[in-house]
Amino acid sequence: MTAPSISRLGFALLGLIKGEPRSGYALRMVFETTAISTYSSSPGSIYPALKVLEKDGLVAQRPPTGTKRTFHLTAAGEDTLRAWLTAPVEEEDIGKRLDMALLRFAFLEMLQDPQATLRFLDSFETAARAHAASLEQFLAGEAGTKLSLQSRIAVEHGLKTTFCSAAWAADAQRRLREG
Amino acid sequence: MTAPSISRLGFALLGLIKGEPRSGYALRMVFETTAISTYSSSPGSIYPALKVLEKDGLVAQRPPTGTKRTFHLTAAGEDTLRAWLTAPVEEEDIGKRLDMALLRFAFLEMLQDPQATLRFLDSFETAARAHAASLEQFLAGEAGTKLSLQSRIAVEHGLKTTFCSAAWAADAQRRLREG
DNA sequence: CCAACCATGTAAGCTGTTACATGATTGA
DNA sequence: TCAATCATGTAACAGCTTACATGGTTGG
Repeated sequence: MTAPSISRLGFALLGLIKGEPRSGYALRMVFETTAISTYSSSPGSIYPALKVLEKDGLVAQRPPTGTKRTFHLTAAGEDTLRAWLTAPVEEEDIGKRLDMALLRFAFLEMLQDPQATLRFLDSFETAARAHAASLEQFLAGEAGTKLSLQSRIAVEHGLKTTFCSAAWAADAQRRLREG
Repeated sequence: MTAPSISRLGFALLGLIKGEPRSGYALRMVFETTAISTYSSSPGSIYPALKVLEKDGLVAQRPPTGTKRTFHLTAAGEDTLRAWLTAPVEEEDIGKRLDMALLRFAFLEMLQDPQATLRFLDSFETAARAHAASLEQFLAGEAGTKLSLQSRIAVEHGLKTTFCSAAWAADAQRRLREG
């Protein structure tokens, strides 16, 4: 029995349901009223994704009252979520899945484990600096020196925002440590 | 006859082909050796996308030599690309399609119209500042004040990097104006 | 009673990925 | 000649979106 692969939206739902048991409709409302994720709040997104999580045994319904179906995490769901949240941040997370990394940071608070959050931020900062170094190396390398001026400036945008992300992680560590 | 809708990858290919006529293989190598876009360099991505562009009359093949099929832009392709490149940057481009906005900036150089690039950067900076204002408003608003500490810090990451993007645009304008 | 909202779902389609498959060209 | 590289393609599927469809509940 291999671990089920979970989509980005699936992880987002898992985290929100861990926060408090919710119905599909309640989850839709979250996506409609918060700016954090870019997912559609349409029923065609959430309900099928919930069905998959249920099929994989990560969430389950409490005996429904009326037409509302409220989901909560199963033990397997808790484990899966914790494993996702506590995995170290890799360089690829910075370049390609930054939104997911930030979602993980927000959800980490629910684990009630300040050390886990600090470990996350530390690996986030390291990964960000590594990514920045990769971009600098690219700019200095063979492919990089052949870039047109504006392509180079575009890559520099990535470099600057990545440094900004690293600084954010450093600052967040400081703030959370100081309470 | 409505304008054909073009995928993100389609626009990327259009820009690269405008730079110089290329084969599918040559386009794949670009995605493999440059860090700018996150697209897969696998044939399953590029060849179908090229076929769509050809079907829509935006690219065409030069009489092939051997097995190599080299594509160039048609007049319609040039028009479509120019329209995409010169459209003003909207707030949504900053929050949801930043990668595409930066690709547009890199490709804009090919239009040989410095004013178009400066207009782009100006609208980019305006859009970024508007997006930052939206995030600040969200944090100050009803939904924002109910956020947990770490959710708030996560949104602040978006705020900081958005300011960083705006500063990049301002700096790029200055650099390009000064030559 | 009816409008607004609560609540769930399906169907079709777009975009892209991974994996598989094939053959031509070329330099050592 | 044979390995590496050049070169193109298909099939299956994942993940999500938009649009459509349906019915329950509740407050004015």
